[in-house]
Amino acid sequence: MSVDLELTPKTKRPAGEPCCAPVVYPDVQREQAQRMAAVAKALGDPVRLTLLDVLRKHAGKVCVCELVPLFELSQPTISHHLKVLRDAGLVDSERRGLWAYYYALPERLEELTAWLS
Amino acid sequence: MSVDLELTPKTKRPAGEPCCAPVVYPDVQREQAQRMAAVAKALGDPVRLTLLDVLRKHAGKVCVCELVPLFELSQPTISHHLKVLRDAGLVDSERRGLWAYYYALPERLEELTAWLS
DNA sequence: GCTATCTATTGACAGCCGTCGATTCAATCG
DNA sequence: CGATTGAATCGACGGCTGTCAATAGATAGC
Repeated sequence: MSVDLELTPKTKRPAGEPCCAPVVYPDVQREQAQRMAAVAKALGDPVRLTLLDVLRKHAGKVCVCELVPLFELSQPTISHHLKVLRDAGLVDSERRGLWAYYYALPERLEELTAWLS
Repeated sequence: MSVDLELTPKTKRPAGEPCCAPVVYPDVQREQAQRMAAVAKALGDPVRLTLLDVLRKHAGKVCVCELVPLFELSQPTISHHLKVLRDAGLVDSERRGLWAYYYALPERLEELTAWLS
């Protein structure tokens, strides 16, 4: 992910001439940016980030009934955030009887993590 | 950042009893989650992520007039995204005459990067 | 079957977000 | 000064987001 940018010295240009040659960001990079931004967006709420933190740290499957009391939020709101995380591919869930157990899917974080590092 | 969660086997509880002891997420971790979520939120748009990518890769200060043509978006929109990145502490800018030069501030990514790794 | 329990879904609502056109502000050139 | 240019701000608009109360589905126990 890199772009050629000419750092030409800037002088006021004589009316009409474009500022600089249009630099194109290739499609591949655009798609990668979209994927990573989607992951970042899912992490862009403290509740979801904390939920994922708990699931990652726990290294097992955690019942929703243990996640809800971590926050002073209604159960539907937690359910909504878990759905956002699942839609982003960051977690998945499994039903056992009445209970739903969530667990982290670490792979989906890799691309963003690599880009950040 | 870690939480004690009892993974007690779930049985339907006999009416009235709470599901599980309320687990508290300490304030320190809450603030950390807020900081990291704010950074993630700023990265949660493909345009902003690409802008930061260009600034990070370029390792110098880049004129706004070179950033605008990277996207098929209006100049005010790019200016808005740059402001979001600056408000999040991810970039800063410097004016030289008519031009504004932006550059990345890598430090602000560190906490989130460490948490992801 | 009936009731209680856990989770997901729905509907509603306020507030935020991404985008643009128009405008403003600052600085440079003539 | 007056005209031009680069960038930021403003105002507006549709769409998305986070939240809750209410409800619905599914399952377990009686």
